[in-house]
Amino acid sequence: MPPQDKLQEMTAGVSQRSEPDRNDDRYNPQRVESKWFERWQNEPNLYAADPSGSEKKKYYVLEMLPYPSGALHMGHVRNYSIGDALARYMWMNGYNVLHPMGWDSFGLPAENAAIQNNTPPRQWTLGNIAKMKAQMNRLGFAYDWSREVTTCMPDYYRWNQWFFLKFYEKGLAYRKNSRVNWCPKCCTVLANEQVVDGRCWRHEDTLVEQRELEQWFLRITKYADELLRDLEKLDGWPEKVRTMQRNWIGRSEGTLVDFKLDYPENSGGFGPAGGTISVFTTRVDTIYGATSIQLAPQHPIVADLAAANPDLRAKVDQLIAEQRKAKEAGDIGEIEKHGVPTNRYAINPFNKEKIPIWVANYILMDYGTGAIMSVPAHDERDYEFAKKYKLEIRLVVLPISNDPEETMTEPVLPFVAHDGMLINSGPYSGLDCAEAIKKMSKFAEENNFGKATVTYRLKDWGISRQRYWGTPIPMLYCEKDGIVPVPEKDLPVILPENVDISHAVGSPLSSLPEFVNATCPNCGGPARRETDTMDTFVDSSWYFYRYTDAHNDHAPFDSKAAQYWFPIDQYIGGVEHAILHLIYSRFWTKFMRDLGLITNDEPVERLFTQGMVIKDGAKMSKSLGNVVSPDEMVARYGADAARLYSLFAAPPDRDLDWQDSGIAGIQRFLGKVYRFVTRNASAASIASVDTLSAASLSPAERQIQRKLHQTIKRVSDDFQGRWHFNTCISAIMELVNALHAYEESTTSQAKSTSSALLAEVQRDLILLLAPFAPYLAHELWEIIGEKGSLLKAPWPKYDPALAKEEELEIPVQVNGRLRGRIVVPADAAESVVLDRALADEKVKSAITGKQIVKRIYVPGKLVNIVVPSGSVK
RNA sequence: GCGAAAGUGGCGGAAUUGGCAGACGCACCAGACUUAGGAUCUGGCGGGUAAAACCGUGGGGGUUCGAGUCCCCCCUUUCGCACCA
Repeated sequence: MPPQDKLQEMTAGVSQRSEPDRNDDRYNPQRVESKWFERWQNEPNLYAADPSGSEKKKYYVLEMLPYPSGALHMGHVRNYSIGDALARYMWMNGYNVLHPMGWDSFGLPAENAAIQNNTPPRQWTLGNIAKMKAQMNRLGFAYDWSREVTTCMPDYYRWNQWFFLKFYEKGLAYRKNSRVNWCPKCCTVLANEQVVDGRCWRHEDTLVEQRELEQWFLRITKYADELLRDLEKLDGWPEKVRTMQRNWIGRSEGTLVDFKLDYPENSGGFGPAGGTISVFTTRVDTIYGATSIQLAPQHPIVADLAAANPDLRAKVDQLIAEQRKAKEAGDIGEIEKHGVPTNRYAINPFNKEKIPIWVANYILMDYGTGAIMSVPAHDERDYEFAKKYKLEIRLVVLPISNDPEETMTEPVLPFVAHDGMLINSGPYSGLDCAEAIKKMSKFAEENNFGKATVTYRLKDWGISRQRYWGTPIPMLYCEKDGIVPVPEKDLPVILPENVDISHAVGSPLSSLPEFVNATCPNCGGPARRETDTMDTFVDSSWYFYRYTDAHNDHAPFDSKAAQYWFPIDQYIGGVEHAILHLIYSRFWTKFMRDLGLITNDEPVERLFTQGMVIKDGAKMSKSLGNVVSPDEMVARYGADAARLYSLFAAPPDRDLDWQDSGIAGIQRFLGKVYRFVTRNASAASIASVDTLSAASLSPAERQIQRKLHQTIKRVSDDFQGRWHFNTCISAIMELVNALHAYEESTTSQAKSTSSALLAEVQRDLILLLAPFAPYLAHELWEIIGEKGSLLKAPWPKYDPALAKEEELEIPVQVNGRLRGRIVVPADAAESVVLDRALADEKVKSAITGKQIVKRIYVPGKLVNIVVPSGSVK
């Protein structure tokens, strides 16, 4: 520290309160961090990636972009600390790193804030972005801001509109009147993915209602099969996320079978004349055991029947209410099955049998066809239902077992196994289930009453939102020409400003005549503009492509740039986006590939889902009052300490229990490093590192060198493999502790090799610390007199020869119990080690007078002497 | 109900392949330097004992020379799915 600064700090200390002069080597994070902060601020392109096409190997590391709420929380800090450490590590390993950041800046909170504070959403949002960007910079995150993406800006959302037109062109965007999820708090529609246990994803206390609305949909179901199939390729993704997506897509192979309606005399008819009920089943092999048809209460045929029958209407309404209750109940479990007979019948096309049609509360209209054939003997739900209403239960499959006793005996009902043999099934009796399914599906298809088919749980993505702060959907409604897309050349459809959203009923944009009234590009006549905006998940479905070419104003991005950078090598974010964001992103990628924009099938090579930050056993939240503010942590302990602690306190994939005392410990550690390096800086800077050879070192020095190389290995291995940064950091702490002990024990003699060694160790220590604590690392880099930039300085090399122990301490067990320790050369022969072990006093006394049954030596690990048991006691 | 992950000192966590349980850090205790300590340094720190022995990784069994780690049964927590035909 220059003397002037020293003096300043001394006087400052005295005049304030009690900052004593002999603590002037204390690490002052505020001073050091603000110094580097200033420098970095003056170098806006410090972290800019090399242009795409660079010779260097590329590495694209990405953290999920935040919603600009106005302040970072600890979850962000943790997320970005992981990504930043990785980006810096890859830089130091010579990669061309792309590490961008942006803002998912459309969405409801801006509208609520606008109403509350009387601030326009745009102003509120941009103000928040500025605040959060400053926070990120203060934390020292190395982002390439030249590629910043802000989704609420026209230069971004015009490409949302462009993509929408492409979807429309390809027949993958369509409009339909449908029953939609409506959140009364958001006052807008929710996608299926945004409904959790019958409640709004952002309002856990609010039940979602059903409404009939005209909506725009994107045909994600066209890619259902590929989205499912390609999950197999994503072996860099957590299995948990893949399972969740697999469940969400919900592929199910089965058969559609049409049952003819049986018209009773004088019934007045029901359903379409000559009509049928189509059912979906995965077990067509059990169709001879079908003893009723069960319809969803919302089924059109039920509506028909109920229209003429008020009594039935009331009962069906009751079933609908029960069904809704079950959905809302979430984890409370299944409700009791209820049903109502319609007193109508349908004909089983296989055996021509007449079976009753019921309406049941356990049949869902939005899965399959909303109708099933009920086979009580071979389905648990059907069994329960049939028992309750005394419907016939007919066994048509018998178990086949290796045990002859069991084979062909009557099974316990319901018998749902797939590996049985058919009975009571006409010409199909005697077949096994799998074969029967094939033959029966074929028969149905040949006779025009059914076919093999695949059903998905995944539904098309409803993207219309009746909100203001979003991307306008670029569509027009002309009286003459109907639905007309806005021509590409007219994009973007600009979201108007100065819109009074506080009293809006329905879509706020619909109250703006100057927005609504437009001209039809086809006929030149008057047209009405679409006033709904897009779901904000559209924005985040492709934003990471925009980073590759963020300022392109004639395409969403340049294909070559995307081809260079994609797929994303490492994506890091919360598991809460496992379905919504990550499935939409995969869908968008596949669509862009089919457009010819990109060549990759999947956007993300490796996905990492970090754990939550919790405090006092609960997720941080304002209502619980356990929120830790990053600003406060930075002010008290510094950015390095906050970052380091968020990596140290737990492995990154697990939840992190925040403890203020823990971060204080990290600050102590950083101070220790700082003091060590400042004390030894001058000695280190004069020594030549090249003169160092293991042979010239004293045992104590060799030990330090060994520890250094072991630490380099541990930290490097973790970056390459399992990402347990908590153990990386503890390894660095061990190294520092060892250095400290070494320093204490070293006398002033042999200074020259000592300082040469110190030069090497300090340099490498600083490099090891650089990805985690960039401020301190840069400061120390300067202090030891290094001239070049630390940012991309080469990562230290691990030398196995230098890391190798020369002597080992081997624990000696007798019958698996630790009795002594011996020190042997690392390459000692087994016989030598065993002799030494048997000569150990404690071992001797444990085995005196006993016969040695067995001697075990695990090289380098331990010795175990086995003597007859019992005699040891 | 089904599936997955987890359960280790007072606390966060370590033990990467079946081989010294508790690394590293926090908290705590004692000491040193101090007018002072929320600075720094040294030592201690699972239970138990004077010291040993011994006990100890959710519980119970098993395999093994040896088990936190493998196998079987059970308990608890978290997450995901849940009338999906």
